[in-house]
This record gives sequence, C-alpha cells and structure tokens, in this order.
Amino acid sequence: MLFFRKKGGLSVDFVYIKDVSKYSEKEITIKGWLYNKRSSGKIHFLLIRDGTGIIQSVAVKGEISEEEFQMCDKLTQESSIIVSGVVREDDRSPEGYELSIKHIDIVHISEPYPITKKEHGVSFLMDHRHLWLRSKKQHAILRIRAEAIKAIRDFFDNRGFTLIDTPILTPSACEGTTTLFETDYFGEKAYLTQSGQLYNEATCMAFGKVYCFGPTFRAEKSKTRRHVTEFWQVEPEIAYADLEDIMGWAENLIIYIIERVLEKRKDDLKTIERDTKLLENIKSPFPRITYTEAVDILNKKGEKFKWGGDFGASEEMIISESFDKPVHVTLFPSSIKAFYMKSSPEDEKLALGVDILAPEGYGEIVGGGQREDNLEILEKRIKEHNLPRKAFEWYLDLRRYGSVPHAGFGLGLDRTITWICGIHHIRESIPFPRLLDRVYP
RNA sequence: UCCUCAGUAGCUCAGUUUGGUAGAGCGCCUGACUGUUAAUCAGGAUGUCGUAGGUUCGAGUCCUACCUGAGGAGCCA
Repeated sequence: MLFFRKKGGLSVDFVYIKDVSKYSEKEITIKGWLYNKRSSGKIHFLLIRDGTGIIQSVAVKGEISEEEFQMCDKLTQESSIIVSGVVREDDRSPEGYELSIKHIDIVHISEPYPITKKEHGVSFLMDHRHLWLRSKKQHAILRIRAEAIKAIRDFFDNRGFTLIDTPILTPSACEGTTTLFETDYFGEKAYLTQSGQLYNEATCMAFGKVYCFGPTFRAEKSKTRRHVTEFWQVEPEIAYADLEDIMGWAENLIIYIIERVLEKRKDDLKTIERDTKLLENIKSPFPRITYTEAVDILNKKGEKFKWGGDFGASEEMIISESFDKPVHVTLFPSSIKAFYMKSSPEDEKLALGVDILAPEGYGEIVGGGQREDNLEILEKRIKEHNLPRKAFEWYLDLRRYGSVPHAGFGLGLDRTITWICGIHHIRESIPFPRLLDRVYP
C-alpha cells in the first residue's frame, strides 16, 4: 500500500510526465522511478521517468523540509518515488519543463542498479533484458512496435477482414521445410506452429477475408542478426484473390505501418536516431521484379548465381540494395517453394509466389502467394514432398467443397520493426527475444 | 553444424607479443559544492584472472581439453 501524498496538505493532481506541459505553474504529483541524479550540496536534480517520459525535478535546500532534502541524497538509480511539486517552464532543463519539488515520498530504495550510465556489453544487457527495457532506446523501440501492431490491426479491421486466431499447437508441420519445436501432447507428438496459413485457408473460405496475428516458432539453428526462434507474424488470407491482389495488399500494409509510425512515434524515432527520410520515401509503387530478373541483377553485379537456387543472405542484400524501397520478387522456381503454392499457368516450373525484401539489407519481410486450389494437383504435391497425407485430409477438404482461387501472405513483425527502427539486430525488436542458446530471461 | 574472436573488480576494458607478487575508468562508500546535463573535485573498499589438467623454480601470460558468450556462414523467414 502506498501512502499517496502522505506529507502534503494540498489537493494536487496525479499526472503522467507526457502531460506535464498542460500543468504549467500548477502543482502536480508524479509517480515514477529515479532515472538519474545530479547533486550539489544544496540542490538535487532528480531525473524521474514514469514510462511515458522523463522530467527533471529540482529539490532546493530550504524549499523542502530538511528531512526530505536528506532523503534525496539517499536515492539510488531506479529507486521508486512519488514526487509533488510545481511544473515550471525552464530553458535550463533538458526537457523544457521541470518540477520544483515540494514533497517526496520514497516507495522503495533500489539496490545498486546493474545497468549504469556507462556502456555495457551485449551479453550483459541480454542477461538483464528485464531491466534493459527501462532504457531510453529499448523503450522507444518497443513503443514503435506497439504502434506498428495497432496499425496492422487497424489496417485489416477497417478493410473488412476478420481476425481469426489459429492454433499454436499443431499436429504436423505446415510446410515441411523447417525444423519445428516438438512437444509431448499427452503421449503424442505436437509441434509449435510455424505459420497459421493452412488454418487461414480454412477460415477464409468461411469468412472471405481473414487474418491471424500471433507468435510462430522455428527450431532452425540460425545464428544471425535476422533470426529469432519465436517471432510474430501477421498473415492475411483472401478468398477469390490472386497473386497480383495480395501484392497490392502487402504493399499497402507496409506503407500504412510506416505512415502511422512516422505520424505517431516521431519522438521515439528521434530517440533511436533513425533517419526518417529513408522511411518517408516508402511510397507506392514498389519495384516489382521476377526471380529470373533478380538472378540477372546478381550476375551483373559479379555474383556467380545459377537459376534454380534459393537466395542466401548476401544475395538478398545485393538485390535489396539495388532499390531504395521494398522490392517484390515474384515467380520463384516451384522446386524451392512450399507444396501448397500454385504454379504459373504460363510456366509450370514457376510458382505464383512473392517475397518482399526490405531496403537497406534488412532482408525478407513478406512471403506469400496464390495457393493451389486443385485437389488432384495438391494430392500430387503432398506425395512429391513426402508429407503425411493423413494429417492434411482436412486441408484437402477445402478443395473438395467449393474450392476457389485464393491467396495470402505473411509479414514478419520483428524484421519489419528492425528495419523501421534501423537497428542492427532483431533481438532488440522484441521484448524478450528467443535466440539460439538463449531463453533467459 | 562450421569458421573467427573473446572470457581479468559490480560494469567496460588494459595487462598476454617478451612468464617474475593485479591495473584504469565508471559504479559503490566517505567528504566538498545552490543550475547540474553520462555533473565535477578529493579520499577509500573491491579479484577462485571462465573451468580442469599440463610445462616451469615461478603462469592472468605458454600448451591441451572443455564450458560460456559474441560476430559471421549455412539452414531459414
């Protein structure tokens, strides 16, 4: 139980730091934590954060009780405090406003805080991720993430899509291409989902336009700045849509997310020193090339790349750096794509799929395409890919009962955030990253 | 799974080349300072040198194995 204003006699409002400008020359109360402290003998500068911002508050000897002035001296970094005082505009304060302290209550004196004002190594910070989130930069990134999630949901909700949650525990692999996390499901094997797509194909036949948005899991032993084992994807699926349609949807979604973040999270982008000019440039139309044209680009730039292979990290980098916007790459060889992808009617060897590569070398952020809607062809594909037919019976039903052309895509949230924030490593884009050899904290 | 680098004070690191009794800055503790901006100034405490072996009169330093972390590749999104 906190004793709110136990030493004050005046009636004052409790406000968040983001709102202090509305309270100039008024007495308010702030509940927060000590971000930093600078002291002279007769004056203390306390930087207080409350999750919405940081404000400098000033305790002057003689202006508050001697007991409370002494208490300020005892405060350690990240101690939790409740402070009352008058909001004043002051050019000398780093934030433009500061609080002249009248009363201070200490809620808890923090033990010596591990994350100090000096630099730290990545490993140490990752071990203290639960505290690192309080730091300015990490705080800004996660607020941008929250805004992007809201933008994604608004985008689909306002355009006639229904959010349908797909299961996380699944009886079999969705694509058969990746390694999955296996769990013991009451004596049977179950796997953490790598995608909600197959279930989306069922729900889009019921609802028309659907999307799922949740965590997905891949047990690949990837050790790069672009991979986490638990990552968030938004996956729309649309009945009666073709490849061309979903390329438009994906492009508009990306633009919508960027616009929203630029509009609502400008301060946070500034905190992380992102060059927003590069983001302001993300407008329609995005360049569109085929896989075959991408191979030409690679070979022109001196890479010896043979038609038919999948792009690795360096290939993706070269292709994406050839453009200053995200680029659609379409019509991959069917042989390197999943079993459910529909082949081009003009060339059986090509799949009606699209990957979107983010600029600045951030790699693939969207993968999608048109799904095979013909029962016989799909049965053949399942056989060719050595997939357990029995597990896909329900999926084949969708081609038996009113099959229609349909298409969808997945957008990787964490990679998108990494790109929007212009940060080096995906691990800072998610609150508690799951990496190869790291599941703590 | 492979390649490269690293592990020394709470944190960031120097010391390793050339073996000879453990160092700095920050943080912490004490004191000074009425406008600080990673505040400053003076003084103080702090170590199983990743682990286990080996070489040597003597190992943080050289050798071997292992553990942990980071960077990258592959795989993958």
